[in-house]
Amino acid sequence: MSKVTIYDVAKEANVGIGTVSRVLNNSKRVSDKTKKRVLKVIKRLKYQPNAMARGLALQKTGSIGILVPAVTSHFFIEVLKGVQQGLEEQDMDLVLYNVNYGDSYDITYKEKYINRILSEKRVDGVLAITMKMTEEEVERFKNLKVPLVLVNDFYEKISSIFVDDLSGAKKATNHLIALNHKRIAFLNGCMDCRQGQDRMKGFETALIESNIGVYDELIKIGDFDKESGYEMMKEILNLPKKDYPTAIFAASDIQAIGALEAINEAGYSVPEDFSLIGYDNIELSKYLKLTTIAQPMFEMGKLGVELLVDSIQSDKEKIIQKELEPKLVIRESC
Amino acid sequence: MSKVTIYDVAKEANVGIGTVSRVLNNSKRVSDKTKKRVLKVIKRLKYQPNAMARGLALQKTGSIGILVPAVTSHFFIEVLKGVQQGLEEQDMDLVLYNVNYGDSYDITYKEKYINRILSEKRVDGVLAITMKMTEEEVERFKNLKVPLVLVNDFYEKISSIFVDDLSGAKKATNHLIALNHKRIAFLNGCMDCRQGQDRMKGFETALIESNIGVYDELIKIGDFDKESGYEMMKEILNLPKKDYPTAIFAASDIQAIGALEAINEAGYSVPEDFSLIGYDNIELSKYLKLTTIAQPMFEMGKLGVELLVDSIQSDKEKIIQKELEPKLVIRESC
DNA sequence: CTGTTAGCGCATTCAG
DNA sequence: CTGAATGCGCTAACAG
Repeated sequence: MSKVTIYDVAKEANVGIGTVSRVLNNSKRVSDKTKKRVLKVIKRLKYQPNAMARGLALQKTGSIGILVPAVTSHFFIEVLKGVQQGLEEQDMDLVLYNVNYGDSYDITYKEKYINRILSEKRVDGVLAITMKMTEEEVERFKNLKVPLVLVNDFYEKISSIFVDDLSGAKKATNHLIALNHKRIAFLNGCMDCRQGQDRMKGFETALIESNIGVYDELIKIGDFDKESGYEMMKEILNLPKKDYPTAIFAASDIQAIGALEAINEAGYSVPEDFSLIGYDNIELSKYLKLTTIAQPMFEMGKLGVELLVDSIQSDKEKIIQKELEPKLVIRESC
Repeated sequence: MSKVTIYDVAKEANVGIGTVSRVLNNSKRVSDKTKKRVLKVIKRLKYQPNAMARGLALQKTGSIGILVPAVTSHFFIEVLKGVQQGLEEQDMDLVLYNVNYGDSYDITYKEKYINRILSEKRVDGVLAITMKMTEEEVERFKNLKVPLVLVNDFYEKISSIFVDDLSGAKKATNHLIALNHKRIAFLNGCMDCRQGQDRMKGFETALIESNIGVYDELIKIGDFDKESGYEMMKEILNLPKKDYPTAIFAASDIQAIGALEAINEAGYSVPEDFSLIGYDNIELSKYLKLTTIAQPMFEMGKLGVELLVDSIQSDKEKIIQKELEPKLVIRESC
C-alpha cells in the first residue's frame, strides 16, 4: 500500500491515465458512469496525487509562502491565525519563510529567501507581512509574475492591506485629551517607515485640533521594541519634574510595556501618576490591562490570503488596496 | 529573464545538462575547469533549480512539515523558534500544518492533514509537536517510511523529545515546600495524557517525601487552558476558608493566569494571600512575574529538527529518545 | 570526465 | 467521450 500512482488507478479501473486525470480535475468531458467507477477505485486505493508531479505538470504548487521578519512577534501570530483560516478554505499549504535568524533580523536572509521563493517556485504566491519591501524587491516579483500581497505595509503598485495609522494615533491621542490631559508624551518607533510617520502625524494633528501644546521634549523617536520604550521613558523621567507629562502614548504595546517598567522602577505607577496608552492590542496588553489601539490583525491575515489566492487564480493583475480601521480598547491604564 | 532552466545553462556553457546537474549536486566527477565555467553561467543567468522538478526526480522535497494543534499557543511559538534555527542550517523549507480550526482543535483536521502529508509527499518528514499521536497514526508513518519525530510527546517506537515532567512537578512542589507551605493545591490538566499523569505523580511524590499532607479537595483536574485554571481556582475558593491552601501549583502558566484572575476577583492577591507557581515559562509569565518551571522549548524544537533531518538523510531507522530536564524559575509570585 | 537517455507522476494535447 | 503520446525540469544510470 505504499505508493499508488495514477497508473495503478487507471489499470484497476480499466481506463487510461488521461481519464483518471480528468476525473481528478473534474473535467466535464467524462461520462458519469466511468467517473463513478474511477472515483470508487481512487477511494479504495486511497489514491492521492503526488504534489510534486502535479506541480511540475501544472506549474502550480498549491501552496503559498509567508514572508515574515519574526515569527515570534505577537503581531505576526495574530495575523497568522487569520491566514490559516483563510487558507483552510482553499486547501492550500503554507510555507513559512522566517527572515529572523538567531533573534536578530538579518537583511541577508531576506534577500536569500526572496531569491529562493522566486526561483525555486515552491509556492504560487507570497504574503509579505510587515516586511518593508523595497521597490526593487517588489519589482522582481512583478517581473516574474509571482503574486505578492503586502500585509501591514503599503506600496501603490501591489495589493496591500494596511491600517489607517493616522486615524489610530488620533484616536489614542484624543482619548487622552478627553481625559483632560494637557501635557502628553509620545514614544514613537522609527520615522523612516510609514507606520511611524503616520502615527506621528496623527498624534500632532489631534493635539493641534484640540489646541493643546505639542512639546518637543515630550516626543521621542526610537524603535518599536521594549528596550526602546524603556529608554525613551527614562529620558522623559530625567526631565525636570515640572516638565513631566501626565500621559504617555506609546507607538506599540511592547514599547508601552518597556515604558511601564521604567515608570515602576522610578517609583511611579500607572494610571495614578501617569496615564499610559499603547498600540496594537497584543495579547499581553490584555493581561497587563493596558489601554490600547487594536489593529485588526486577524482580518488582515484572512483578507490577505483571499487577495492572494484571488490573484493566483485569476492571474490577471488587479491591484487592490485595502485600508482597515483600528479601534480604541479601553482598559485600566488610562 | 523569466524561467531559466538547466537546459539554458547547459547550452550557454556548451555542456550537457548532465554536467550541469553534476556541478549542482557537487559531484566529484567533473573537471575543475568545466565546473568553474558552469558555475559562472549559473551565476550570470541567476539560475536556481526548480524545486518541484528536483523533488520529483529525487523523491525528496527539501522541506519538512510541522504538525501542531495550535500555532498560536505560546508553547508552540517558542518551539518554532528552535525549529527555525535548526532548519536554517539545513536550507530546508518548512510547511505548516495547523490542526486548529476556528479556534478549536478539530480531530478531523488532524486526520485530514495526516492523510495529506502521507500521500501528497510535499514534505520529507514531519515534526509532530504536542500532538498526542495515536498508535495507529504513528504506524501509518512507519509503514510509509515517512520520518516522524515527536516533540513534547512520547512513543517508544518513534524518536521522541520530551521533558521529565515528574521531575518538573517535583521541583515546583519542593519549592513551595521550602517556602514552608503545608497546604498546597494542585490544578492539573488532563489526566489522560502523559504530562498530566507525570505532573500529578511528581506533585504527590514531593509531598509524601516531605511528609506533607495530600488533600483531595485541593487537587483539581481540568484542562491546560486559562478558563480551566480559572474554574478550578474558583472551586478552591468556594471551600470553607479554614480549608484554603496557602499555595497553588498550576500545571501550566496559562492555567496559573486563569487562577490569578479568580484570586484577584475574590479580592485576594498573590503572593500575599496565596503563593502561585506555574509551569512552562511562556513569555507572558515573565511579565506577570510568575514563578514557574521552565521547559526547554527552544531546545526541543532545535533538537527535533536535528533528529528529523538525520533520519531523513540516513534513512535507516534509528529511534532516539531524548529526555530534557526542566528547571525552576523564581520570580515574584512565590 | 562528459553527453545522452530514461524515468519521477501527472496534465494535456491529439487522435480515434 | 476516451486512450496514447508528449512534456514539465531535473537526476541518475549508461555509454562513450
